[in-house]
Amino acid sequence: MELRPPPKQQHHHHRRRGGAGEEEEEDQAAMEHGRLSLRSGGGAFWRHDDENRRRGEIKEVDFFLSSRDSASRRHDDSGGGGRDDVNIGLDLLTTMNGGAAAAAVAGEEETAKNHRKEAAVTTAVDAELRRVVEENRRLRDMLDELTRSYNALYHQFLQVTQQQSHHNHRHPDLTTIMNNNRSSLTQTHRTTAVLNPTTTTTQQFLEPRASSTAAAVAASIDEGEAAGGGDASPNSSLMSNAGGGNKRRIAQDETAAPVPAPARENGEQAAAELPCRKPRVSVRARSEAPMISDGCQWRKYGQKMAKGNPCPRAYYRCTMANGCPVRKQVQRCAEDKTVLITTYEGNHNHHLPPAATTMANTTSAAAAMLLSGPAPSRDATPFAHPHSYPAAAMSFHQSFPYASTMATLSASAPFPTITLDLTQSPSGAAGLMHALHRAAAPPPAIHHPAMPFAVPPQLAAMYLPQQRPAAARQMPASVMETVTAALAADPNFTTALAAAISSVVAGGGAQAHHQAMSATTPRAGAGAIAGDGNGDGGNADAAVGATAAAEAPAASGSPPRVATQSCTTSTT
DNA sequence: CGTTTTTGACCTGCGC
DNA sequence: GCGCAGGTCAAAAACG
Ligand SMILES: [Zn+2]
Repeated sequence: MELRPPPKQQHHHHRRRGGAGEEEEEDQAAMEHGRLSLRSGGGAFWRHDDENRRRGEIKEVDFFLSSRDSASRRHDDSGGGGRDDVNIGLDLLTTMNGGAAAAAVAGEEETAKNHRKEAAVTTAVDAELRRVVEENRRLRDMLDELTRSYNALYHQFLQVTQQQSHHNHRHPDLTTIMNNNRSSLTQTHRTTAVLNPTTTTTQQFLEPRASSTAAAVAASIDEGEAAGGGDASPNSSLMSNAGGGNKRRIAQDETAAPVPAPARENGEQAAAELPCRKPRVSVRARSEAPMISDGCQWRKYGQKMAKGNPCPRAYYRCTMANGCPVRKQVQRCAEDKTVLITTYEGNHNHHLPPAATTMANTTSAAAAMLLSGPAPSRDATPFAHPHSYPAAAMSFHQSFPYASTMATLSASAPFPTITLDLTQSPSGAAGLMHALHRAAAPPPAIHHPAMPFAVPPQLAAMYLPQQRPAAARQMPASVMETVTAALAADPNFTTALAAAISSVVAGGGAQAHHQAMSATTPRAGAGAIAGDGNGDGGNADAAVGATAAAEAPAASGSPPRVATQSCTTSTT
């Protein structure tokens, strides 16, 4: 009974590791998973350039043309039949080398002069090029570095904020919280612990752990310490609580996820006692593609027909690392099939590309907001202003001041869920409406209420990685086009994000992506968010480790980026 | 041949 | 206890 969407396309899309496929695929892969090179806009280029440069000058050209006929290109390189500018350049260089002597010897002729001039020019150009490339590279590095620092700082900030909020609420809420499984204390400790080690991959920070018991708390702490040593902070995975058999799952986890034994045991117990729900972060984006490319590798492990939606929901799990607990669900919005809803759950236990990391951070912020929310209650609490948010929310806001975010706490969702809506129109009003809408909507889970069709120009463009690339691939009309396509295809939305952030920092205007955000928490009297430890670990993940990449804003620049606002991240 | 996808079976939680 | 719905597992099939 399940409908199944054209599988092949999907696959092509997101994975393709082996890679030796057809040209198209390769290209696509390259573009898409950025792991190869095109990582976010600019960076990618440069990087590419460098590489190219290393091999030979022509690469630039390659790069640009890469999407389409690599074959012909190769031909040129090797054959040397017709030469193009680049080749000429090479010749000149050659000339230069040998030419210098010749010129010296002959010491005459205009030709010689010309040669020299040319040589000189070439040299100059070459040098210039080199310099530029170098600079680009440096810039890129800086950007990376910046992004990292930013992430680290951001996390710290977030955590501090959270702690503060907890402190504030501690007396009054503690009991409640504890009861709810959300021990703020635990969280606090844990975060702290985790913080220290902060490495580049910070994603996991806020995983609230479900610990209703002291043991759980201890466990979490232990884990934090243990994790601290490592780089990637392997969190234990927490899988899901809900669905399928715990027993099975636990066993599996043990094998799959290398988790500190002690922590795990405790975690299991805790988990057993109370199944918690892990927070989730869902992203709504317009895309015809079956799945948005987010830079991670996913393996589909299930598909189901969701209840009030004609479209099937697909379940994926991260395969970038062996025991990575991150999962995601992909489903099309019932109201508007052009909208793809991707929901992430869990934290990656491995390093992510910078872009992904950034995204993870963003999501984390969202999750933090969600988690730190005041006793979630009732149905919908749209947060229109930062003031109404919990500390985390505040921080989120601060982080993305321009984002028109909003949070809604809803009782209907089974899991605490925060939604980043990239389909929203920039107008805050729309977002608000949306949020309210959402809140009102009774239905289950992650879903979306009726969505405003206001089209967000830029965003729309952003999230269509797959389709675009295909088109671009087939006919790369111009460099720009190709580039655009590449960008569009580039999954590393993160990079774009980073770029946006950095630009903001620098005072540049990034595009304005407005996103609407809404959060839903299970009312359950309390955010039950805490961790679940899934079978084993006990850690709850905050949802957010997930990475998703949307297309970068940069993308293409197609739309007029207005500047009104800057950065927002869309993230996935 | 190793991976990933497909898909029906299973499991768990929840409401009645 | 039953049926439903959301999730996951895992054997078989499809890919590359
Ligand atoms: Zn992962």
